Amino acid sequence: MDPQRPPTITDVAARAGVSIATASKAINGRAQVRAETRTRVLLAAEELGFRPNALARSLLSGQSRTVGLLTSDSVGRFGIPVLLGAEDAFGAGEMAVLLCDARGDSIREQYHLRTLLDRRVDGLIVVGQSTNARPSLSRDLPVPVVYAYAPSEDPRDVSFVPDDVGGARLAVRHLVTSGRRRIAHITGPTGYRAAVDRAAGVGAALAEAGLEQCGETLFGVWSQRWGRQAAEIVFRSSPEIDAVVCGSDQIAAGFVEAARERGRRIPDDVAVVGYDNWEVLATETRPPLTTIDMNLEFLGKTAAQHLFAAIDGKATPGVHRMPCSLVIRDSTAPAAM
Amino acid sequence: MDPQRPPTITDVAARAGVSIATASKAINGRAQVRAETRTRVLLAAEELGFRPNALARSLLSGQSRTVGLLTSDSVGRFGIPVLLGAEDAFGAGEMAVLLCDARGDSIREQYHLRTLLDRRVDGLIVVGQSTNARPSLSRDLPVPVVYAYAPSEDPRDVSFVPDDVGGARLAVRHLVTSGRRRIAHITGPTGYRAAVDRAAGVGAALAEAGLEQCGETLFGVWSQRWGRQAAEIVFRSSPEIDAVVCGSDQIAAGFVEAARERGRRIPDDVAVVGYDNWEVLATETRPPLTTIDMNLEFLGKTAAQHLFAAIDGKATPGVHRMPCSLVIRDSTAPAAM
DNA sequence: AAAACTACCTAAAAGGTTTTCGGTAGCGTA
DNA sequence: TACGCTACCGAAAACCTTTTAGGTAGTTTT
Repeated sequence: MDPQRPPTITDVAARAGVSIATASKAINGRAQVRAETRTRVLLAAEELGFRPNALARSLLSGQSRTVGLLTSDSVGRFGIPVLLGAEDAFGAGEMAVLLCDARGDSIREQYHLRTLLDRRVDGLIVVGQSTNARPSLSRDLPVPVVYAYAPSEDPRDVSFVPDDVGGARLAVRHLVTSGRRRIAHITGPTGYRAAVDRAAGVGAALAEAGLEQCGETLFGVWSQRWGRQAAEIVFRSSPEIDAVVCGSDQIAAGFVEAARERGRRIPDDVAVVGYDNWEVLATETRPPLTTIDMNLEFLGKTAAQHLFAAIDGKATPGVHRMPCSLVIRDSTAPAAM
Repeated sequence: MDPQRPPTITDVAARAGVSIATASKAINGRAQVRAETRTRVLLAAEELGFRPNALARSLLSGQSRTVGLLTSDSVGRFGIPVLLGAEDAFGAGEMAVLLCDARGDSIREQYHLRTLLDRRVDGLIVVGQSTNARPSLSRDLPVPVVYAYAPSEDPRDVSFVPDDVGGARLAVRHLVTSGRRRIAHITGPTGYRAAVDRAAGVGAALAEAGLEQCGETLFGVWSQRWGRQAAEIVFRSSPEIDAVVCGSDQIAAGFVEAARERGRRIPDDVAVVGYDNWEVLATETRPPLTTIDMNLEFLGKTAAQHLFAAIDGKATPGVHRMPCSLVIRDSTAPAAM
């Protein structure tokens, strides 16, 4: 018995003086083993520090207890929490996570997909980096696939995305409840589904409240700089505004900064709601930002749990929109009545 | 032949009318196969969409072509780039990465370590979330381990950390070269090795330049708020300063903001250097921050490549300090002469 | 014509585990 | 005593691949 080589069940069986089959049954809690024999085997296993070879086990069972986590785009700010949530859910279920980053290259994605299948993963979770729909991984894969954050273009696939329409609605309702009436909206590029959805949510919630939006939605980029520029535009064209919904915390941070410099008090004169709950920005602006949290970690966790279900044959196709939540900070204290 | 079940080499051999052994050799480019036979096998494999089962292969070879990536602390801002760099290096080498997040719990870390070993990973990379040394994973593991970002307490282990002393030195040298002479230093908590190292680097570089540090190093926390507070302290106690090295971009952002509000022009009156090159902060402050980049992605990649070497038996124990680099932006334009 | 070679191919073992099925021993019953 | 029953244990197959050692046919050498 080479001390280097990890002990196998054969070693355990030999030490306990039983056959391999009996050792296996004893270790795995199967019946048909006398109590005395079982303890003898367990003792031998303990002494040898035996741990079953997961490879051999997987080969036999056909189940690798592993899932592939394929990040289609270089995993960025939004991908991380999703990934963590998924890892969390899998870790609890004794699954391991095989991580692959395709870096936005679909060739590389196909390559990784192959190697993951070669390793006989039990399922796949694909996390994108924007909420724009992405091409479906070729259908008729031998394992279930769940898309997180970026949905699949194919509605027969299973996707989990944040409910950005609902999130923006939350922001507007909060402002309306706080007594705001003249609300503007500044957001990112029209090329982003997130920007479009949030704008739609703002519009819908305003309509529900019987209010007109203050000016057209200002589409720009996802930067603090744009937030500042947009603030200038808004204050010039709609000086009467008393609140603004921003499509991201970065934009909100820029807006707040510009507003301060123009002497507009926040929240007294203008209330501001951000989006993303990106702590470093949202808590460090002055005042700290009320914002929308997409609960990405929960989204990832849910997607992972759904993948479990799918592996067990219980899939629910379609795009599942996960609720966002409102995080209230100082930037939206109620308007003085 | 069940159409569901993926084809095995047996299926390929049968279709090509050869033995399993021959099929294997043909597919793997071994000699001892007639050209005509080889193409026949390859064709059969192609038609069947055969892909070798990585599990069976690993079981036989004892090499799983997989490494475990163990994030001791919930993988945060600094862990991510390291992780990406590592994933990049491994992906290129046809290795797969098994991701485990211990969430700062050493019990969970041990648990994950076990399951990774059960899966017969070829090596382990442990990435921490601060540069403070962490306990070594019990020695005499059957596979090599490399620590990234957070070094192991045991000097016989292999660790890769950013050279924070050198990084801070870079910052000071740049300021001195730009004509600054009265330099202060603001940083994070003394409990962080990073803060202490950077302070040491600042001190050393000042000494080398024959300068006195302007006031004692101000240790605080890693926040923007502290940057603002520290600015007040510095301007009160050392109003003559013409430059400040900040221990993080967050602190620098706070400092810049407070300085602006006090009417101190940056860089004209005071030059500011941050640390981390955290893009969202460094490029969005006004002016954008000169800062130190720890090249974490490169660090991760290097650690991974070293792990390769270690797997091949070529390890170089000790703590490897990876050089940082200076990223020059507007916050340190040369002082007017 | 027999021996030695070469080129190509295959049977079988190995890797570690789980499961199925058959076997043995002891006991109670007729 | 002979039979059936229960409780326990073990041999062998299965998972899929690679490698080793050996075998066959055809060709060259002596």
